[in-house]
Parts: sequence; structure tokens; C-alpha cells
Amino acid sequence: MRHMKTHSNEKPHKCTMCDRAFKTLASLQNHHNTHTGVRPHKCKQCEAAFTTSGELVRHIRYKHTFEKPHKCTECDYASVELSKLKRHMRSHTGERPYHCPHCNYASPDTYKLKRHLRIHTGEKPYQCEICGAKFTQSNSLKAHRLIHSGNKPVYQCELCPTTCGRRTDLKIHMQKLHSSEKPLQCKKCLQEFPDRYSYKMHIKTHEGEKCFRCDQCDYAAYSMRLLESHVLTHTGEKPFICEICGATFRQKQLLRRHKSLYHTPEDDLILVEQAKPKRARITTEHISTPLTAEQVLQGSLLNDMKEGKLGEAPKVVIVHPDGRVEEVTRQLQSLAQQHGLEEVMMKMATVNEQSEVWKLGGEGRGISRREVGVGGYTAAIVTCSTTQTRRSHDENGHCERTVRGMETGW
DNA sequence: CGGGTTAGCGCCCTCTGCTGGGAAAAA
DNA sequence: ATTTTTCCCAGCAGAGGGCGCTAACCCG
Ligand SMILES: [Zn+2]
Ligand SMILES: [Zn+2]
Ligand SMILES: [Zn+2]
Ligand SMILES: [Zn+2]
Ligand SMILES: [Zn+2]
Repeated sequence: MRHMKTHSNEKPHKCTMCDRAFKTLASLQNHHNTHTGVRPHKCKQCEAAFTTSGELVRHIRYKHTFEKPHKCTECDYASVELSKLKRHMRSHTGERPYHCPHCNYASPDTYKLKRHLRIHTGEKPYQCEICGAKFTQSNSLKAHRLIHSGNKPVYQCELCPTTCGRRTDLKIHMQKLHSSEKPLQCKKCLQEFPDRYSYKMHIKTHEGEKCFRCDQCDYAAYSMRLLESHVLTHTGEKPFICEICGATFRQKQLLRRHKSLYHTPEDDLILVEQAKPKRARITTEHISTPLTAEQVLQGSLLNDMKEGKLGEAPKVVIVHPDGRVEEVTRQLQSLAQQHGLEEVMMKMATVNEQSEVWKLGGEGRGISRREVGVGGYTAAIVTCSTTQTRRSHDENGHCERTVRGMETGW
């Protein structure tokens, strides 16, 4: 009979304050105390009090004895509760049982999923009481509040006088300025330096020096660029040609001034001119290491296209090896509508075969052009972008921040 | 039966640290 | 003037701590 009772679902003890019922009087009493707030089990070492003895014991382990009965077999983690150890074990196994219904994120525990879901619902429960800014996570708000308060933490770099306002930024500083990849060479004296910090310190020692001497006269320049244009006064070259009237200039600045004085701002597609070897020499030092076509297309152009940063109607031309210039904007636009952007960029990649991209062009206000030269082909994209900087990604998928701009006058 | 113990589910909080966007500053 | 670098900051995931409550189990 007793066996029957313990295993039956009989719940004879009903709560008077809600509709729940319990098997034993004791569990009813515990439950009833949650209604009344009665907490018979008081902690002897602090003010805490609990409805059940079990809660008290757990509290004492957490706050006073730090006894952690559940040990991890893989590391030295130990926990008060078994469920915490189980949760911990998922960090070893990588198990992620909780899947987001809106994206492919999966979480190792329920809380992270719940927190993640806010990015789909747009919920931002944490609000700054000073400026009203809202955040999805409490710590984002906490970090934000620092910008209002005067006493920000200071993280001092041990290798230089730099200080940062947060640990992460100091770490970035360390790897950016104090970690050695390739040695950097000073352009003025050819000395090499192991990291960026010592390199920059060295550069300062050249401040004001005219290190770039002309070998045909006494002239000396502060920079290579200035020397390059000076050398032209000896040869009489004027490599900057106005493509509208044919006037020639020795310096880019002068060509620019000429255009602004005598020509209205050009807003039509300007066909790509053939490469100018003389100028190419000057820009050699600015050409970065080759990127693969895929990197460029995915990292920069494709993203820009997706984000609509190429302006209303990107104008794309392809320069064939024989010098023939083909305007493919229309084709690409209709392709984009038919297949989506990925397809379009694949089309470009196909046009350019699997050769290496050797140059990636820069940006500016108003009309700007970028070229993606691949093997014998050069594709140029003429945009109406108003944004400041372009980004690309390196071979590890890390954001490379800026794409090297082009110096040449096309 | 009563009281303690253990598992278990759930809720919520904090600390931590990486990433990438964008503005300002420097070149 | 434009391009490159630096600084600053929000977004967001990983890991863990503590508590509320209940059901099952154990044992005198
Ligand atoms: Zn009740
Ligand atoms: Zn206590
Ligand atoms: Zn472990
Ligand atoms: Zn999601
Ligand atoms: Zn604020």
C-alpha cells in the first residue's frame, strides 16, 4: 500500500493560495512558504535565509565554505552544482544543443541563446540613464557608461608611453606596434627595424631632413615623390596628360588645377587609358602584395555591391589584353537581376580567369574608380561612392582595414 | 512519516574578450 | 586633397556564479 502511494500520482495536499497540489505535507509546506515569504532556514554566517534546507546548504557552499563536490575530469574546474559541471563539459565537447530558429547559431546553454535572440527581436533592455542609448547586453551598457564618467581605466603599455582605455585596445596595440612580422625598412636610410614602434621612432629622427638627393644637381627633397617630379625638370617630361584637351603637366597637382579651371567636373565614364610605364615606376612602392581574385571580389567589391556602396549604377569596363575596351555595365546589371550578386561577381571572376589580381584601386569623393587587374585583363569600376575608405580581407579572413589607394592619374 | 540530500530545470547576472565600423588624426 | 593609421566604441559570443523551486530518493 505504501509502495503504491509513493509511486502513484496522488497529490492529496492542496495549496490554499494557488491550484497546485503535492504528495507530501512537507513539500506543501515548502511551497506554501514561497507564497508567504517565510524562510525558516537561516544562514549562520550572513543574512541570507531560504525556504528549504537544500537551498541553505547550497548557499553555504557558494558563499562560505566554497566546497565544490563536482570535479571536471578534463581540467581543474569544479562546481557546487552538478548541472554547472555538465554545462562546463560542453565547453570541452563543443556540444551546442540550443539552436536559433532564425539563423544558424547554436548555443551551448539556454542563456546564450536567449541573449542571442535579442538580435533578431531587436530588443534592447539596457538603457543609459544619461544619454538614453540602448543596448542588447548589460555589459555593453556598462562599457558605454565609461564614456560619460571622468575616471576611465588606464591600460599602460609596458613597452612604450601609449595608454589605452580598455584592455582589448592595448592588446591590439601590442600586436600592431610591438610584434615583429617582417622587419620594416626606413625609406630614407635603409635601416631595418624589428617592429613598427621602433620603426616609427626612427622615422622621427629624419624629421626635416632632405634625404632624397638629385644626382644631377644640388637639389634635395623631403620625399621620394618630390624628387621624382624634380627629376622630370631635367628630362623635360610631363607625364600628366589632360584627357580632355591634351595639355600636359609635370605634377599631378598642376593637372588637377588645370582641370578645375578649364573643364567642368567630369561625371561620365572615362575610358581606361593604357598603362603609363613612367608613372608605374613611381607607384611601384605602393603596390601591395598580390591578392587573389577571390579575396578582392569577396572582401571588397562584393560587399560594396551588396551594401549599395557602388552608387546607383556602377560602371564597369573590361580592358582586354589587345587594348580593346568593353563596357559591361548593362550586362552585369541584368545579370544581377537574374541571378543575384554572387553570380555577377563570379561572372567577373570568370572573365578574368584564374590569374592573379595585381592591383586594387583607391577611392575618393564624387567620381572614383577602382580597377581589378587580372592577368591580361583589367576591369574598372567607376562609382559615385561618397564613402571614405574601403576595406578588404587578408588570406586569413581578417579585416585588412584599408585597401591601398592608387597614386596614378587614371 | 518527516526531514535531509541530491538532481534537475529554470532564471538571471557578471566578467571576459574578440571583431569590425566609422570618425578623427596623421601622413 | 586624398589616403592611411589610429582611436574609440558598440555588437555580441564564451564561460561561470548564484538563487528559486520541485521531484525523486534515502533513511531513521
Ligand atoms: Zn501555492
Ligand atoms: Zn550565508
Ligand atoms: Zn573541464
Ligand atoms: Zn539567430
Ligand atoms: Zn550614455
